[in-house]
Amino acid sequence: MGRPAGRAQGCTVLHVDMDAFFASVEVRRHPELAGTPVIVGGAGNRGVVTSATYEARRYGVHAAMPTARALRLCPTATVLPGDMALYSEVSRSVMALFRSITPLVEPLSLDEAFLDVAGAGRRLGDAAQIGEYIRARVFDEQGITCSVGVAGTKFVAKLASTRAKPDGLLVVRPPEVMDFLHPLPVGALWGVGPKTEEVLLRLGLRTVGDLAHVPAKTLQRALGPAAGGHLHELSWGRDPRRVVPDETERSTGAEETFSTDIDDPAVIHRELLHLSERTAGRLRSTGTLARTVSIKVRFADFATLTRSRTLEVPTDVGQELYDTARALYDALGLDRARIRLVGVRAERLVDAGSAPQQLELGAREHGRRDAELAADRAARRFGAGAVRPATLLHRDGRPGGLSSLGTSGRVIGGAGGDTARPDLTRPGRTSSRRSVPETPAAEPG
DNA sequence: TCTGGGGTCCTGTAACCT
DNA sequence: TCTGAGGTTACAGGACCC
Repeated sequence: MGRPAGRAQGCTVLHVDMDAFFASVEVRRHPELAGTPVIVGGAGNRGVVTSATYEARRYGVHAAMPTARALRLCPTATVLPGDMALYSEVSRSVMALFRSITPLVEPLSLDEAFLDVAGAGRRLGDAAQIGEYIRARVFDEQGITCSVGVAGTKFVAKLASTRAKPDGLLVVRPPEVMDFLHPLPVGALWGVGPKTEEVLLRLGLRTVGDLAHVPAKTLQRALGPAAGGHLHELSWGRDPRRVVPDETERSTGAEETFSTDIDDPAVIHRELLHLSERTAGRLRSTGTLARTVSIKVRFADFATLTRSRTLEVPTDVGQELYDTARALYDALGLDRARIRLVGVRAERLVDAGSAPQQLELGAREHGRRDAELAADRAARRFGAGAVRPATLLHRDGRPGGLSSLGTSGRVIGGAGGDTARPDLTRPGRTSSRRSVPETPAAEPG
């Protein structure tokens, strides 16, 4: 993709996005797959594509597509289950490289970040030169390519990196913003998904330019005051958001899609316990407590509901999360409904050091928390799942009893059961989106 | 074609408080 | 004491992003 024409005047924001990140890391690990279609994602009957090499994308494969369909489109593809530990390690190295250039680094996910390089110019040149420097260093050190967008605002930089893909760099200087922006389809704007796009198309608005020439009030009536106003500002290239290096997490959680729909309450309860333990482990590893517990239930027909409850005293104890999650679930009064997915989330997180402590009433739970901390230590030493509640064991002592996505087909290193899933505490998204999923997140870049 | 898992943010509604 | 207005908070759901 194009080199910057001239200096990147008026541009201090970089958006760096790894190209097909997870798939690229896998190709680096399996050099024999270079130049072939590779898919990273769940291989079970309900698995979806997380990342695909550009060779696979040529067949129409893209992130979030069911793996089974991807294999119909591209039968020669190699499917890999994903290795979050490895991707996290590569991500940490890349983010460390960014931070050696500027302290103003705002990671959005494992594979992309905004950088404000206003203060790095004297050392490393203008923003475009810094972008090329980053691309060269990432390739030299990690053996993977990335694309860089350079602009005066975050959202234009992000659109520019998308346009630069793969393995490119694009500068959009302030005087060029309107020419760059207005021909784009409305769906290109950050925050316009399928639903919003449908509304805009109904209004006859196809391009960002169309949107810009509609009164803000009209958009606000159609989309709500916040979204309408925001999109109108973006359509004129106005985006006051700064690059913010770090922000605390707002929630964390875990969810599980069963390989087949479940109508047995005992299985659901066991899964809720498992998810509560996982979530609590993450809270403890980040030194946070949850004020609110929420559950998610998705039925066989994909209808989804959530329920939440605020606790009197914030907690990071798995048993307490479970007690609340189970109470919320039981209150639904479901009579053998067919359930596809359950999830547990910890919300309204507070710092463990500054949270109010439960005194006398908490004495018993202290014992519980101590036990879970001991389990954390055992997990660090002997691996995830080394210690777990007895209800989560098979009769023969194997971990399990939980339905998870299976694997099938052309799979290298297929991860099947529960123990194969890494329980990682990963560097998360900071700013508006932070923590990173255990299962690879869709990664269309 | 049949939809994962991790998140954030916004909106509408209801309950509660002053 | 009752009533209503207005603000705040909790909750549920939906849209969106990676």
